[in-house]
Amino acid sequence: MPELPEVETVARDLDVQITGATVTQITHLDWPRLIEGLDPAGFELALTGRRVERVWRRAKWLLVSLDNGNTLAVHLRMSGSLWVPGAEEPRDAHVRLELALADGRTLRFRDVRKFGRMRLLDPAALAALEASFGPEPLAAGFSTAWLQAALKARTTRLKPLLLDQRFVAGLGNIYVDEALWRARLHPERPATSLRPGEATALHEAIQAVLTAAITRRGSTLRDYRTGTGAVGENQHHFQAYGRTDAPCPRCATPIVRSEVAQRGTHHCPTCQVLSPARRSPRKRGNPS
DNA sequence: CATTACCTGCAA
DNA sequence: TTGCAGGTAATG
Repeated sequence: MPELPEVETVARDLDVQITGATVTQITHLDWPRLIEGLDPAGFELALTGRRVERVWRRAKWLLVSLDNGNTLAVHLRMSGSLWVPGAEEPRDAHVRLELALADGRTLRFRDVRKFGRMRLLDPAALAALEASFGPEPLAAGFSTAWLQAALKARTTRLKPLLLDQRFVAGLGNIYVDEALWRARLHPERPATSLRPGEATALHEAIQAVLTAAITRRGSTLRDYRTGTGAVGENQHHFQAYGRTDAPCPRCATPIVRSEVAQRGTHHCPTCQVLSPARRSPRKRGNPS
């Protein structure tokens, strides 16, 4: 579930809340397989006494920098959430892990589907993880010129390409559909077929869609919560994603749901055409 | 590129 | 009961 805007929201919240806090122990663990690379005892030993220096994000990874140079890396996958619960917020059946902090608070990881993962990274492993992703779409490296050139080099269709974290980091099913709708591009358009103006529109759309979603603290479909345990608000602003048969906000044509690259995909069949009308060779006069 | 697997819950 | 869900890794 969580895509870039959701993970970014959690990272910002947790950075404020737990920077400076010290981990004292694991107080709850009911799904040990969420810990990669260490057994639970080793994981607890590695965390105990560590002070949090900051919380940040790369792609869809939530990264907790520790005072010994290592990093606790958390991936929320489909249904994970990580937050600091209120004092008497009860622990429900889907809480998989809880870390106690020295000040009496806890950091709680809840994950209905058990796809989420955590691992401890030393600096080399962190560098390798960071290097495995494409550019951050809200950072300077993601320029219009870069996107234009990168699209030319790929033969894939837009939807699977934008979902590929090695191409651009952080987009997922929701925001790819939203960005393609905004840019008026069909999800199955071959990346190589984009004209310069279309690449520019896609660049603008990706940044606009992600920025707005962060401002609204992410999209809560079901499980996602911010780092303070609140729901996001962006789900009330979808233009295409999840709006099957609802009118396109631009042209009122019903939004179509299809399957592209094994993912549910939503687009407007009027605004987002697969074969855009090429500029007609003649200046005036439409055939009809 | 497609399929399957990993899991659970919910709506049709 | 079946199909579908924000993600990704492994396997033909």
